[in-house]
Amino acid sequence: MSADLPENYDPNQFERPSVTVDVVIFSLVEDELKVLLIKRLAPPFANMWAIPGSFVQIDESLEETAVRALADETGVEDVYTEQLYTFGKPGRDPRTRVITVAYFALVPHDAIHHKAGRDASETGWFTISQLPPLAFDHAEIIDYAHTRLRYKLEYSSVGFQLLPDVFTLTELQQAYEIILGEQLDKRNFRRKILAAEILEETGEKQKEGEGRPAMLYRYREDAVAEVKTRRLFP
Amino acid sequence: MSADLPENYDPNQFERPSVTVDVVIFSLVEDELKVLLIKRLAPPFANMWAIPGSFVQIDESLEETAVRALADETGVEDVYTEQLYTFGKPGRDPRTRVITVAYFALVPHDAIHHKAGRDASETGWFTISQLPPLAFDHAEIIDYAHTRLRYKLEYSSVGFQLLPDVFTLTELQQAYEIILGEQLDKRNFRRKILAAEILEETGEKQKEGEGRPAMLYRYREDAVAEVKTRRLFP
DNA sequence: ACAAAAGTGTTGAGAGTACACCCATGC
DNA sequence: GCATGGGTGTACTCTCAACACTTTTGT
Repeated sequence: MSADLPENYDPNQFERPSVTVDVVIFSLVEDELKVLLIKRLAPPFANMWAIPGSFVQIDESLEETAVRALADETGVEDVYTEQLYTFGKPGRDPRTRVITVAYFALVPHDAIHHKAGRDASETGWFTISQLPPLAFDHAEIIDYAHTRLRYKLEYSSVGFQLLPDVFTLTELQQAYEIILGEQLDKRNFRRKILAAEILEETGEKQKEGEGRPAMLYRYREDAVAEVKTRRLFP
Repeated sequence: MSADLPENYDPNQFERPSVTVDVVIFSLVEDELKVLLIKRLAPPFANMWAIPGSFVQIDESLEETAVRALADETGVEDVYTEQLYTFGKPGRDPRTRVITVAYFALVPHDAIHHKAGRDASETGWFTISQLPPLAFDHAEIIDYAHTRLRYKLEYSSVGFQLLPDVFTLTELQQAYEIILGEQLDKRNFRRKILAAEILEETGEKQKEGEGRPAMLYRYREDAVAEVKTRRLFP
């Protein structure tokens, strides 16, 4: 970073790009993995869908920009956000040079309350496998985010960020099945997740629903679950 | 990215940050993992060491900037580069708001030929565990890059990017031991790496050195070695 | 023939995977 | 008492990890 600013640096010597932070917001809605999109009103790409974002203010960190964009769209704070990748090909925005630092966020669906009428733009949740045509290179960004999410899910415990505070093991298993796109064995799933010691019992049981009420669990705040990776080399 | 450009967007409406790409250049030198640093001449941080970098030109992609910075310092093209993370806290450069997209590069030591006198700055290779005081937040960037390198080494085959075209299995094992900082079992190492089918024999044998000459291997260009990760959940 | 580095197999332990039945509750 | 979802154990397979001697070459 700026390691290399020339000796007599003149800020106007270089034409500066615009910098935005855009956030791919994931949530589990109606048993599907969905992303939040907003409808663009003005050209370019008018009436197309795009991921929410914002310009980086001059005195604001990237993380702060991401949190602000997220709160604007979902009304949620304190959710899991992670920097994803920075996209900067010239021409990705036809108006001017724009460099976008992409983040992704995992939001439990029950926490979301869209702020009504904060601006005119329409928002919607879209299933990851059935996205509408997207503005700019946003399809690429979402694809990248989805790959990263599946990947992280396998070796870390970010999946809990998509669930409410308390949940049953079956709900947890279903969340994993939705995101990974494969069925998991109930007994193996339970054995392994309990062995990881990242959950604690609430002592409560599920109140509603048919059949035997399920035990409710909570994610342990002090849990540090990173799997020892199987290495390519011994 | 720029999903959210306001309807009547005026490029001058927002104060734009400067954007640089800085590159953490790793190589194996004298049986140690080292990074290439350049000595700053002008303030701020005059006479301190920093990682090389450059401003992003207005019509140049981030990747192109990284490759250019790398070629300037090492004379090398066609090496492994990967985007690492984007650092953007206000105040990290005392002069102006600078956002830095950090890359890391893996360069085989035998490929490097520093361009003499391209500018006045002095360069040097530093062992990762014995770095001098660094300008800006470059210590943090290098630390981040080192973590990522160790991590990638365990589940992918990027390690080969630090070796010459042909190498012996013992040299390869030593490279891994240096970077991972632990001793590996020779028999297990060989069995597993050969089973991965990412190497091919050259048919040649090592010419110099004491003892029995070792078989020379080459990394298979068509090899795609990503390890199936051990998952947190079944 | 000896010094130096290359190369080669086996075994025991632990983790992963596949698989089917009993239990608690509401209606 | 039956329908519904919750909860539990075992056997087989495969991967991992630990470990020591023989082979090839140069001097």
